[in-house]
Amino acid sequence: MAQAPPIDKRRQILDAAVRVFARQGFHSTRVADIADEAGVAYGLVYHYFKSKDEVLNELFSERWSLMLAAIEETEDNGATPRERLDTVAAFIVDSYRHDPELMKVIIVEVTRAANSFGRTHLAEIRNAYDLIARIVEEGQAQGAFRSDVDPVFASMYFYGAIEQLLSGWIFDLIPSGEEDFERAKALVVETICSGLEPR
Amino acid sequence: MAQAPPIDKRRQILDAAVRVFARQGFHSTRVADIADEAGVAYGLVYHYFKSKDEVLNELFSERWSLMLAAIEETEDNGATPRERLDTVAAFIVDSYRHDPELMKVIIVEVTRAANSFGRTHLAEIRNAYDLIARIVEEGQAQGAFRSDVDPVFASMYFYGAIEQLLSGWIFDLIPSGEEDFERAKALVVETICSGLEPR
DNA sequence: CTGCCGATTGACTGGTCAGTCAGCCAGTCG
DNA sequence: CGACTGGCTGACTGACCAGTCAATCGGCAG
Repeated sequence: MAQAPPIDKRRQILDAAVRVFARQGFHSTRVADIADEAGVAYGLVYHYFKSKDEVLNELFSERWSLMLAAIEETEDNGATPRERLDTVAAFIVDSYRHDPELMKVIIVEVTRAANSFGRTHLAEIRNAYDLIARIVEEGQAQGAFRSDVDPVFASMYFYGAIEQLLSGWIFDLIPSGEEDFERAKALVVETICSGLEPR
Repeated sequence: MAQAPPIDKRRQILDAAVRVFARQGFHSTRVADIADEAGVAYGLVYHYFKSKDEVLNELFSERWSLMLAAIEETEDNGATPRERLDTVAAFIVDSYRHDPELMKVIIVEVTRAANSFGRTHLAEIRNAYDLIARIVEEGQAQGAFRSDVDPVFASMYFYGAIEQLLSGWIFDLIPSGEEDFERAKALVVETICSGLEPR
């Protein structure tokens, strides 16, 4: 029957997992739910993944490494620290806009679930904070940012502030229209940078 | 044997639960672990609580209501908006300093676990954001804060920034000495308020 | 056509717990 | 002293599910 493109079942399972995890949360998702959602047999999940955990790990790492790459890339173009923070904020917000379910899963089940999966990925997560801290440091070296703020602290609350906004969207605490995304992006960066700039 | 003060077993169970939840996380804590830690029989947990969930709910609500009260209290004394935000930040940071394990449990298992317990307590959590938003509004009305920032957005990232700092302490991403707590408190408020003040 | 192999299937199992419950014991009252 | 009460005990059960595995399928090479 020439079902020409042999659909990538592995991908199909990952995509289904995002939807189910986003809907029910990781813990109350049965492997059977993933298989059903993917329209695939139960056992096939274990053909492609060692365990239910590995499915989530894969989802997280796939996306997180993209973010790390995006932050690192800002080092090369001669952007100012503030522009670079802008890029970082934009990347995160756009990630959400582009695939809210995936970001919900990553934030709710990994990034903010430091006791379970967060533990496993602490190194990767920390990596992001460090990259952001380096941007702040650069700003301080250039005199664009006040230097009495510990760069790691600053990176923590810069990232924390953005993630909290995503949480707000995820759980409908704040409005999430196109304009809201844009306004939020600009606002966080502006507020925090204003706070970081010398008086 | 006059074991005079009939030790409050209920309290004993709650306190034990905090320790165990903090150590292992809610999901990998068995009710038996709580009972053991409390030095109490398994069944007694069910004598005082309807379910394992209810233990966590109780812990959260006990503490969260204190925080809500603390925020509300700042309305009465004639403090400036900035001083009030200072008080809020201080309350949260001091809560952590005073009982890190309890705050870890609350943040990790409830506040940031929006898919499971966070869901249940969304209203209470939202309550806190609203109270903070009201402080920002007041600041805007007085002209102390720029008014082109949505107060709810501002409250989200104010709270998010602080919570991220706590997470940093909880998971040893940033140093946590006495001075660090004090510096952090001052810094977040200052940074964010600077960002909120008119240029 | 046959044999081979990886993809795919889904029934089944082993282990894990949350929550139940039948009863014990210490104190108290009549 | 005997009956009663309620905090307290912990063995037991029913449900649930992650992960296993033996069997089937489908395409392709010989």
